[in-house]
Amino acid sequence: MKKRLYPLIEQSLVACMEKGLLPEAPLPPFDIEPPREKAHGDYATNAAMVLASAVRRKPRDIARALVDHLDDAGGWIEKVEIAGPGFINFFMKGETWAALLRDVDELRDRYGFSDLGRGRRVQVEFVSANPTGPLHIGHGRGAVVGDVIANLLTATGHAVSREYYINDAGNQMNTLGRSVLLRYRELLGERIDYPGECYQGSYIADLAREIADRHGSIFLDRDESESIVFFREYAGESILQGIKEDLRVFGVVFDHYFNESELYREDGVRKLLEELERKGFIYRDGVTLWFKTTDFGDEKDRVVIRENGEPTYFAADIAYHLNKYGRHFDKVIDIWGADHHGYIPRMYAGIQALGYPREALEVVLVQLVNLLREGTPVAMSTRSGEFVTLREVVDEVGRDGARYNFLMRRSNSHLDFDLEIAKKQSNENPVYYVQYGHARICSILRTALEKGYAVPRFEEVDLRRLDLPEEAELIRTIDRFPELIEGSARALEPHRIPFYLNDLAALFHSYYNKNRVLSDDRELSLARLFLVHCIGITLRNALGILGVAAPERM
RNA sequence: GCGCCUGUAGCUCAGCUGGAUAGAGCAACGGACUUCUAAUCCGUGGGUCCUGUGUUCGAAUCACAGCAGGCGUACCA
Repeated sequence: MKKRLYPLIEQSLVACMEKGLLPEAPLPPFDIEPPREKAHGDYATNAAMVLASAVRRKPRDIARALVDHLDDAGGWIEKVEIAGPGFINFFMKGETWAALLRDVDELRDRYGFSDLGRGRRVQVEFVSANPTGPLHIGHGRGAVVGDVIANLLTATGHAVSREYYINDAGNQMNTLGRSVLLRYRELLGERIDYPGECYQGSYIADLAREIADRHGSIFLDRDESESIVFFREYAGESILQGIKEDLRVFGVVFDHYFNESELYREDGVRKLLEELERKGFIYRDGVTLWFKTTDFGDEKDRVVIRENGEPTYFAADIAYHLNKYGRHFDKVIDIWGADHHGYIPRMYAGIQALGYPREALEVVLVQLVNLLREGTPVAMSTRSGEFVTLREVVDEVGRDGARYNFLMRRSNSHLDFDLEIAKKQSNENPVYYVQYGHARICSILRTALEKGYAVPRFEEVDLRRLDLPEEAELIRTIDRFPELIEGSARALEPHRIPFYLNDLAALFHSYYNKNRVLSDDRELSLARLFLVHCIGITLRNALGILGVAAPERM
């Protein structure tokens, strides 16, 4: 509806200027929003107020002129008012609202989707946890935020690729190999003083047992550095499989897994450094190579080749991003834990030094999850082996509940996840409220069929029968859905959808309790059935983007 | 010290890129199932939007300063 009103105001302004009522001036951006107060109409615009300073007139005078020259050719508007400091309030005719439902029914599964992205290639990289242990609950939040951002971009017409980056070339994997090897030797009778810097979780011993079962004691008398390679590979591969399985259960599937070692195999890091040097962003200090990230606003320069001749993680990460752009992504989105935020300026320096615009990269920070058990914090770290796994949480509270819980808060704010409460409240989890609404609608549609009412075609509905205020409110809310998806995708803010869903479900539940859809009045029944059918489509599409089920029965 | 994030109802959080009298869920209390699903609905209370100054027609929203909490400040990843 907003999209219909914008041109009306623009045309009116042109008319005013032509008549000389207002001086020529470009129209600044203005809003058309549903006001909080119903008495202020269905929509209100601040157009006159934002114009005031440009044309040097009083806002109310401008509003008067704009209203006088409004050409409502479509006959949508009941009346227009000027209010307060210069708001223009629109009151729409009842049928105008109902007519909006045509789109919903026609587009069905595609309602709310758009071609905003026009095939632009976007990569979303997320989770990217090293396979040194199972995913914990903190990874879960990043996983679901990344997944839904990818869904949002897909829904708005982008070509999206989901990627998981594995730092398989660093020390962590060696530590993993060593950890399993030590547990293996311990298992086979050696007396081991297990070091604190090794991974402590019980899964390490499980892997050691597997290897012992399969290969016996053959590694006991081999050279340790050789054995570690095998243990590292074995454990890494096995843990990665577990991670993939956990993600699958959580509803997250990646298009591509990228190994850091691939960069070295293709000499990517060396080539990158050469290019940076050629462009003059590198200086030497003995063996050490520094990258002048301060040229791009970083607070200090960063080392890319260490004193020992090894490239830093940062060097590999720039090479990785160069590799991404080499794969022709127009835009790359990284989902990072908020503890990496200090890393952002240097990453931007990296891509800008390579000639890519700042907008080619967007970093979404996901605040870490504070895990609580009955109100008291649970310390978590992969190394100490003390953590609650994502899998445990998903098994406990269910995939839909877990996903919805993570999505309900802005990713930039801290999230307290209390296990006991999550379990206890699993039955009054907000996700059920929305799902129940959908199931109820399906139930109405089933009953309708039994009574001989099929969902009518748009042309068969007498829209004037949808004359209740709560029906207008429902339609207004349904109509808002496409804008919601666009805004949510643009801002990369999945949390807006659960809030919207809650609003829509609440309106529906209330409507349901107050009014009967199916009655002896055939015309009325068909009109309401059509409305309910449209609510169902909207709920289903929104839940679909969240990766949450829309059950037909509960 | 410096940088980033956060500060809104008792609790958990929204507030759509500056709009009119600041919202939701939970928790508390009182009501509604002979009906298309009561996992629902209806009603009642609750606020120094951390503080201060500024920007303008207008500030929870923007700028600056301060206070409080979290995180970061590696030739770790």
